[in-house]
Amino acid sequence: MSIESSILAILSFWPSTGYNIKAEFEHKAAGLYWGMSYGSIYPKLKKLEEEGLVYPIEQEEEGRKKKLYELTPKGWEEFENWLRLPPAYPIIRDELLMKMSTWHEDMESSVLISHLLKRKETTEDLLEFVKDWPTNGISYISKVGMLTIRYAELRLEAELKWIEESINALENNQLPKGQDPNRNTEKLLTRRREATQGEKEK
Amino acid sequence: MSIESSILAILSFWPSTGYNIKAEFEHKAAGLYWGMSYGSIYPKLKKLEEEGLVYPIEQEEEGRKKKLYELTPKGWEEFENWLRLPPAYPIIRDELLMKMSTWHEDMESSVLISHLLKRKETTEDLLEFVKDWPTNGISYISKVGMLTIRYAELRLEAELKWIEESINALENNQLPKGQDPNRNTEKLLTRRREATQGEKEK
DNA sequence: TAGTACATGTAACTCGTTACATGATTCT
DNA sequence: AGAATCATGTAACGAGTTACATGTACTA
Repeated sequence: MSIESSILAILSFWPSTGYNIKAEFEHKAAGLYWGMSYGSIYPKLKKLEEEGLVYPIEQEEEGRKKKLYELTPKGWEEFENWLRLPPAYPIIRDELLMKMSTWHEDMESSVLISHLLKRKETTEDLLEFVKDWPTNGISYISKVGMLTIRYAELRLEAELKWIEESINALENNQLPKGQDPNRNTEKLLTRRREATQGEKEK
Repeated sequence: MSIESSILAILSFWPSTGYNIKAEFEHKAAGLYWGMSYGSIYPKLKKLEEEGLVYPIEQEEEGRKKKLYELTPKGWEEFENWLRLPPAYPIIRDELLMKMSTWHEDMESSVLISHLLKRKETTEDLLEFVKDWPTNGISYISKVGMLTIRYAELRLEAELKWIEESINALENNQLPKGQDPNRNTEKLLTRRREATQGEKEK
């Protein structure tokens, strides 16, 4: 129960349409929420309705046809039970870190630096957005919600600091010492060179 | 191509068995890599072998039957192409943040504090592990790889700082001001109370 | 000798995405 | 008039997990 909970959580703010829910997720993608496609939202709303957790609010010919969903009493209960459940430890999938941790010395570090610069840009944009958000005059953010924005700020600032540190180290060849008790760097480069060498001879 | 790349990346360190690859992922779960089950690893290794990216090293009756996989020249190429590809922006799924940002005033803050305390413990453990890792005398960490460990340290430290800040604010009722241009907090609590009230009368 | 760690593999299933199909309304 | 945005939905597909099935080797 993960997409379901997210939908209930969004609906706790105010009644919303499926389209609306997607937009909300896009908007708060600053690391707080996670994405969702119509392909999951609409079937899930149907399922939640069948289970009696949400219901569509009657639209009295308000122009455009749309279904505003609202939480039922059971829906509120389910939502709050979920709030009380201890959250799982976050799942982070960071391809940049994966690439960096397997980077080897026969790869040009300039490529890695360009990856870092690209990341820096996105992170800066996100940070700017996150800083403006609580004072943009339109978004609803609760007092406790403000704490999560503070988290995003701290994380993004730490990230920018690290990116600058890293680019610097790479550019000036001042990388920290690694740990290589079995001379693995050497072995790795040999394995690689033998493999690619053999290939070129063909 | 995500699990495939991860497997190739692991194999770039040294030839490994499927079992081994899983262990490696478990070990480096400090936010650098992501989990993987046998159910994906073995079929994927087979597929990579069919595609000529990896090959099993012949075992000359070394006791226990096992298949050590090594990268082929094509496998190295594929791995390095992947390294050069700009990484996607990280995906973060943090249930704690989701819960906090939808927390409302009729929920006991003590429950939220207990969530934060639980998170603090896990984060502290992880930080300790990450700090020891580069000097444990056994793990292989390249120079560039060290930068990723530095990242993990910075992130985890920022997180701990934030957790303490947040618990403090919650305990002493010193939460920051939110932003509520449409009196949504009020509306939310009314919607909720009406829903749950109606329920109790039945 | 019992339990744990090492080791490989498959089948069924769940979850979610992509791509498609459709149409109304609003803005330029 | 045409583009963008609002709006709902489905079918096929893909990625990865869970649970199961099986067996060896080391260690307390």
